[in-house]
Amino acid sequence: MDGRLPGVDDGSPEQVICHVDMDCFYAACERLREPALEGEPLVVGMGYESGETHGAVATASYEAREFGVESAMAISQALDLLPRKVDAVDDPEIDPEVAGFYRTVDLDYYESVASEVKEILHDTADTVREVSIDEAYLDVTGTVDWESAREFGQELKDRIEDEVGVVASVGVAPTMSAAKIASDHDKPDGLVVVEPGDVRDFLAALDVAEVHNVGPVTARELRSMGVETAGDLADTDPERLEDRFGERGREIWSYARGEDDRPVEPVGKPKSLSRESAFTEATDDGEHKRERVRALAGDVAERASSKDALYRTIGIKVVTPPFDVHTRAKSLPGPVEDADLVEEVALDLLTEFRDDEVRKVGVRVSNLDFSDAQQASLDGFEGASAGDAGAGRRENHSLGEFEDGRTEREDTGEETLGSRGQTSLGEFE
DNA sequence: TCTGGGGTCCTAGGACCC
DNA sequence: TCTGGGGTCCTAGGACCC
Repeated sequence: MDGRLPGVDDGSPEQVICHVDMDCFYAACERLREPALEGEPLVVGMGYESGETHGAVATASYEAREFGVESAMAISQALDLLPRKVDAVDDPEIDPEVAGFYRTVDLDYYESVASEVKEILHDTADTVREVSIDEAYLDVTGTVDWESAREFGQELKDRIEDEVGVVASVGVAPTMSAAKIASDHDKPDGLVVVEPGDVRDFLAALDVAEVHNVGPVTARELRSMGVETAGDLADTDPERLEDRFGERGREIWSYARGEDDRPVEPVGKPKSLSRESAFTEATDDGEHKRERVRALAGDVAERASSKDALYRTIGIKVVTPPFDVHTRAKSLPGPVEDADLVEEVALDLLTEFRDDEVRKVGVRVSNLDFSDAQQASLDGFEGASAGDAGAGRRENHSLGEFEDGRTEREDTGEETLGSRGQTSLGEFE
């Protein structure tokens, strides 16, 4: 009587999953506090400062996209396609009609807007997975059926727009991956409902790159196998895919067929925390590199303490031209909270790249432990300190005393039922 | 025109243990 | 002394996601 689906009693109930995705979220936030930007080509740049030309495009409004500006594009390139309107004033070469506005990413502000949206989402559904600052999944099984799905989606969209002032695209489908694709299908301001029986057909025509977990590398390889669409992928022998891509091969095959049994789960505690930063141009200046690493190490350590996270592994990332990524890491005998140690280990690991040109560096702590935040120094195992620089790979001399001294932590960091989601930043598409 | 920043998961090889 | 196998931990790199 209530439009419920077959399958409810066969042990595999259909889910009703809603994916909410803000349209050009950073740009929408900028327009919220600066309404004059409404309708104008607008580019929000990360690592960009007013008047400068470095950095990358975090979000381009649809008006800016008309000029060819895209996410992740270098700001310098975006400026070629779409000059700044302010520069048109004293540069007669620039046609003000073919110019736009540039703003710098202001994450704190965007997060304040996002939290208003998230409040609505949590008010709407019991189970919410916050994927990023501008995206979330809702499990509305049991409260929404396929007859009411469209109305539900529309009401949610209206509420977000009325109460917060930004526009969301919404997809409703029986799986996470189909819901995600649905929300994207009619952007901006989209609302797409895909009912269980229609999933396979809905997916079939899509480009294979739209399948979840198919990135540029896999897409290229799939095309070389003659697999162009999700439908092609669905019809491919899964054995072949598994040979080629390992476990992921079977996964993308399932997604392409509309099969995806992942439940909507709130995100748990983070598994690592990192900070990285690019130099304006590649440098081989040792002090310059160390200076940056020190700053990043301090930031990371501070962020870890603010989240009551202990860490057992400290690592760095070094990017050398053209774009070679190197990572180095060192694990300690036990979890610590020690900003000086983060810096010490990071600088120690950096010495390997002493003479290299470097365009970007990062610092990371992982093997996080949230079990007992209070006792946080490294008294028990001074021996683990990075003082013994390059020489010591890893000796376990302090392992024994450590095990005794610190009983508590035991679990594997599985940490069920997470507290709040960690905002992962960036809304590059 | 050289690609920004924050994450997750998987794989593969080596060390080490039993 | 030699051979074989199973398992864990660690590091590095790669692919992907937003």
